[in-house]
Amino acid sequence: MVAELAAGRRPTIIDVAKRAGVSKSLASRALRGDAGVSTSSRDLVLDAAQELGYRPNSAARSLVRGVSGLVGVVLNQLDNQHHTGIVQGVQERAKELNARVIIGNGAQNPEELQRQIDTMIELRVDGLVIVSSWVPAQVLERAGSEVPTVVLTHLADPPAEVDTIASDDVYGAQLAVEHLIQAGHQRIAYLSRSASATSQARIDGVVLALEAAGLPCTLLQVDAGDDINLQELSASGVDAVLCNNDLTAAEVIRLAHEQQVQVPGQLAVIGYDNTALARLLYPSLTSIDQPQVNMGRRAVDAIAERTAGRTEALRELYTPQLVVRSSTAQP
Amino acid sequence: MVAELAAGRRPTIIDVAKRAGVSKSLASRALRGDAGVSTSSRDLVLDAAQELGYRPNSAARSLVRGVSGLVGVVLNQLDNQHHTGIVQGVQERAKELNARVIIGNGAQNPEELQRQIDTMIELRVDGLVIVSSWVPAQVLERAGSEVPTVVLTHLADPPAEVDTIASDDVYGAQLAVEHLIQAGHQRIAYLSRSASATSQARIDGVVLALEAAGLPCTLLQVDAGDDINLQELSASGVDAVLCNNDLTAAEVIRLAHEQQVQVPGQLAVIGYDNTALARLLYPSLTSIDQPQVNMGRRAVDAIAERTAGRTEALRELYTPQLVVRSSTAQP
DNA sequence: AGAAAATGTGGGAACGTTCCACATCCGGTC
DNA sequence: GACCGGATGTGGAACGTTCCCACATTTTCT
Repeated sequence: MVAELAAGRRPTIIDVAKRAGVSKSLASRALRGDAGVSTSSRDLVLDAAQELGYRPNSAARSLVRGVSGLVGVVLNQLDNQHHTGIVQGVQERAKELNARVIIGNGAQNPEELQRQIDTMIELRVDGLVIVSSWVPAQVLERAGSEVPTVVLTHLADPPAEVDTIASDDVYGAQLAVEHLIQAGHQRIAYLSRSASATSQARIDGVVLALEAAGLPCTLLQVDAGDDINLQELSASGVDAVLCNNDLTAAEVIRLAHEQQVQVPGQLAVIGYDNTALARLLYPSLTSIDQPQVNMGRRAVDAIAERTAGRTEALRELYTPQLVVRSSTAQP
Repeated sequence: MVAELAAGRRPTIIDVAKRAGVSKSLASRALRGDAGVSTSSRDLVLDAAQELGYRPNSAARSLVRGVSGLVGVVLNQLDNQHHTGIVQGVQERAKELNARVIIGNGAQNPEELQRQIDTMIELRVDGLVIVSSWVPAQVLERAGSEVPTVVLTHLADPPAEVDTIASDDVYGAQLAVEHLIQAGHQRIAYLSRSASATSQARIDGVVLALEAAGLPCTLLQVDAGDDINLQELSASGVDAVLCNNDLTAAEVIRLAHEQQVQVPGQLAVIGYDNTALARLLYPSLTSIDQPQVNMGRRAVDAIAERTAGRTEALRELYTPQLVVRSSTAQP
């Protein structure tokens, strides 16, 4: 008896059933709102649960049901606003389908990223959404073979086991470059702080667009800590720069102020992802928009379809759009 | 037999044990690296697990062990860089203590915030970290009475059931105002885009510091969508503005550019939280730094202490620091 | 040599829930 | 009055793991 009341013991559905004077089966049905329970018993059970502060135990439920009702999202980094839009879409759609969303943060660290994926799979999430292009193909294969998995970034060669939903990074970069060319820019640089499949696709787009226009191309890969001299860059003839994301572009804009380079007069700047940051900067940032929220929503649908039996891989590609602001002159 | 091999059936520890030719008990011990297993059996089990692609089932483990090895973090919003530092600290310390971290995103929506807290509790996390001041006291009480809970924002009147780890917002605001006064500013405004316990504490600090200096005080509460006219503000005599966070300050700096107000010459600007944004802006932003990573780490310790038996509530207050950059003139 | 201790292994209960098969009761129909 | 069917309720098995205890075998100590 004493042990029964020991501190720390959480009430179970059996405690609720006892207090309500019904069987645990009936309590279970009443708590979940199943049909086939008389209103009087239902009220009895609900009251008892309320009084005891009962909380269903997800572990037990998941164990017997075989599904957890969870969608796991693993992010490369938490404070990337691009990711935020995706998570919002995932949460919206998951809510509509009555699922819950938990997030794992890879902290820009491939090892941690894998740990997070493992955690999600061990928690038996019903679907996994991965927003990172840093996950080794082998890890994706294994994940995809164990649970419906959707990757939301550009992958050079996605494994057959996973679905992919991305926006066309090659085309997006082309859009940006064409906009710059139309505005009269001749010498366009691509600037990146890191190498990834995503960044590579954007480089491909830049090269494609510049070649089509018969213009030369400058690629700058700058290491994370290194300084950038915009005066020098500008003196070398570069009059526009496309950055791998808005964050890098923000840095360029700050440096332009510090180094007295006029944006967009002397140097036009374009970001990528069209995050909240783009509107926050001065001059505000021209950027490439991806339908992040919608991509997040579709990811949940893709999981639901897989669960319902689809076996062939989904390859969905969205068309990005140019959003012109003040960091590039109007054509 | 057919059912045994049906698609979708995940290998269990019993499958592993059978293949290794040992009992499930021994397999369990081998897989967890327990002592008391001969090296030969261990290798047999590990190989079998590898071949089958075995993954432990967290639900089953959590059910029988009574602990989940999970720390849940519930955030107000995902893309707040202040939060990011805290999560980093939580993850670091959790890893050291061999726990895993899952994140729930409240999406700035009180209802969603509560859903996330419920989800975490039902998942039977071993501890809950809440980074939001928008959670009703009653919800905090219930959460705290069910699982060790730490709140990482300023609360006007924290319930006895939860631990709190915060930085001294009153003092932080005082620091900022004193810095402005020393730099010769006379008419200082506090600008906020939203009302919260955190913001209120900062207002208290502003009022305190201005009263001590015998200076008048201007409080501006601006609704989310509303425009701000800095020319007007400046014309009215205000020569410095303290914002409720770096994001609001970023907006002020952009408006200052647009409305041709000199920062800091005509208007000094101070942010709060010292996020990555502060360094990214031009002029770079003077801000108030909180030891976010360390606060995150301490939150996990607080949970561990509670689990180990501490019953009195923890009330930890950190001293914030002023980080001077270019948006305020040097005194 | 025999007892004691250490080592390795297996069996079964338990965790909290869902779900299936089955019991009971009630009113209505032939 | 015998039978049927729907509504309401019950008991027990199952999910995959851990842990306690018992047992068998080997090693160590006196």
